Amino acid sequence: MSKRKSEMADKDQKKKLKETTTTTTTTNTDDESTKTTTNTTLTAEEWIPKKEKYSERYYQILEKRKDLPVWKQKEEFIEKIKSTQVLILVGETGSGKTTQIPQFVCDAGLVKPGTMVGVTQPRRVAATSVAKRVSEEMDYELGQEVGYSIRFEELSSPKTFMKYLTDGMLLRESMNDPLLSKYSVIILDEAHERTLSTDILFGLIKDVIKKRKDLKLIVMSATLESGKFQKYFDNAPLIKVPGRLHKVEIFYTPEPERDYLDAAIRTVINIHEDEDDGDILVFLTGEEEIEDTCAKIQRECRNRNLKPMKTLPLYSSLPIFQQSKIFDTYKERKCIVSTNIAETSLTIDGIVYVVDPGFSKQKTYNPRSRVESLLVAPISKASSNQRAGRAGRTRPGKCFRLYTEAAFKKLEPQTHPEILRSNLSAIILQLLRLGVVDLVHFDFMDPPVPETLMRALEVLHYLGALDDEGNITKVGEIMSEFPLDPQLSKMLIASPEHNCSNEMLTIAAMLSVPNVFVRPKDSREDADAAKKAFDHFDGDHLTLLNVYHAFKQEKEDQTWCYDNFLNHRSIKQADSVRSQLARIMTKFKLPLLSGDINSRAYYNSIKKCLVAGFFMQVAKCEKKNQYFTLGDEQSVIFHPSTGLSRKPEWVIYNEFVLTNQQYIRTLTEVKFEWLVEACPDYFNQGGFPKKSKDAIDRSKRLMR
DNA sequence: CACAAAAGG
Repeated sequence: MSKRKSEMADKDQKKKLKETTTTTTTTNTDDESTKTTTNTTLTAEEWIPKKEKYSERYYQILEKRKDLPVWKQKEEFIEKIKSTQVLILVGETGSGKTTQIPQFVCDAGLVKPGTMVGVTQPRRVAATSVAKRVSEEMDYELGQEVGYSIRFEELSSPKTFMKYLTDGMLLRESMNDPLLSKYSVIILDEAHERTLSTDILFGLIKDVIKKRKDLKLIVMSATLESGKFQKYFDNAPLIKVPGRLHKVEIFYTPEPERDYLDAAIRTVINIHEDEDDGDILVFLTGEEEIEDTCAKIQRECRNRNLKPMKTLPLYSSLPIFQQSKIFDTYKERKCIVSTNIAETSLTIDGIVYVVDPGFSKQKTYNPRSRVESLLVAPISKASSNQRAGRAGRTRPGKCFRLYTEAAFKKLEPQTHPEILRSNLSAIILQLLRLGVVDLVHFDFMDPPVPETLMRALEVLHYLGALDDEGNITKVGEIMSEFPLDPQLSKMLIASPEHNCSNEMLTIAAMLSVPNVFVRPKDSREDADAAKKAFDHFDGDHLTLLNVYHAFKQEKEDQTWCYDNFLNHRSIKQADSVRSQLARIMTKFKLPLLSGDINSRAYYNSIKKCLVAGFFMQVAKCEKKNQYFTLGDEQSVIFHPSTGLSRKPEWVIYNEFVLTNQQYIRTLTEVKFEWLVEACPDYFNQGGFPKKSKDAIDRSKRLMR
């Protein structure tokens, strides 16, 4: 343990350096109404002012900007956007569309005084970093004329006329401002990624532009789906912008590979032996696979007496200081072994060779069993090309596909959009709150199967967010304000009645961040022992509460987290989420209460309150280790990560996990009486949920 | 007795 501590000191330093340079968090207030939405006293020129004198840097950057491919089409773009309400713009990587198009929109005089051009991004880092870049290009101070808005962080001012924001944030904004009246122009960037939020925005904005003829929409994406976008937006005109990538030579295997890991290692070694200098990027599916492969590549290099090579793992749960190592320069050749994170979220310059086995982990949702699961599946053509493109950012490169050309041709053209692979209960609640009653006729670009919608409505109905006619209730309206799954928001709304809102806030926050428990491969036993110290007799939800309390007691100390095998980043994130949730509670006059921790009722109230949200996720003990879930009668066992050492008759679970076995994870013991009390409508006399056929009939009624 | 990809609010 002492070795871990000393190692940490250095890492701590690095990390702190990073953090001080990147976090300038201002708290998002929920009503950001400081901005006057219409300002008729200004002219368009005054609203987007030209400076009398620009800095030298401005002119330097301007010269570089003019080299971007998109600049050749500036006039064409301005002419087209002036003559149409919707425009589709396709541009490959390196075209400059994300930074330049919003500026062209301003130059065209399309941003009315007092309004903004809003540009959505699927990721927070993109929204903030592009906003920063563009503010420099325009010679403004970030947060004044050019700003951004992401969860927990809004940087804008009354002067802001250009705002970069996450697609989820624009969706949130639309709940208070369904006509998006703050914007004259909306740009949906990276539309080909088809995130859940972007897909919903498609449908909403398609409707808004009918009501607001003064609003312009630009959909920007990579090439493949442009025809589909055009068609969806009533044959909107299209502009194509070439990208600026170096040529990437593609190689296929002549025969299918039996073991893609083995093949990947072999390919890396071959590149290292035979090819010129240049870094390698290998795409694998998950953390464990990546760590294993890194070790194997190292071993192979030593065994064969090859020149040393720096192998670097990359995945999202990797601590930031380790992630940032991929950007360092080394004497040796770099070999980065990464998940999909390097496909879209992170760009690494200097990659010359890409090794692509053709798989990734993908979420699937089965509405029949209501189970979301992660499965290793073949990637799409679009993904495959995106991966190959990673080899050509700085100079011509090579991509080794570990599958045959025939197999490539058979790949799906696109990854299924997220909306077809997700549980939609939270997003459906948002739509209902927005007044979209007729879900069946909502203009989805790719409509989810009706059963997914029915499942969502069913859950919302049992939780009391919808009445029997399918109208949103008062409770449902409040639930929709929380950035949480409906089960969690229901639990929070119920918490003042149980006198435990503070505790439930903590539990809800801890459940909505990545796992706080760390279990490194080489010290699993120590990690398990450390976790035991936090275990609560009644179950894992209460263990999470213990962890949070200890974290606060230890003054959020990083070293303490490290020594106790806790993910500091995760708990910090939970802490931010918790404050955000607390603000929403206060906004709706839900009091923040705590019971007496020494009273006997204390933990029972918390458990009763958990049931108020999770009565549909209950398992009953059948024999010894065998449990079955109420509702769909699945045979399940406790996930080994549970700290619940007893086998109580009834438990609620946070997740159903389908891997080699059917597990339930994050468990807490409850009493049967509480279940019926929480939702008499859901359980019949015998203590069983009403037959699912009834439930389906009811959902059908709700859907019409 | 074993696992979580990525991202968003």
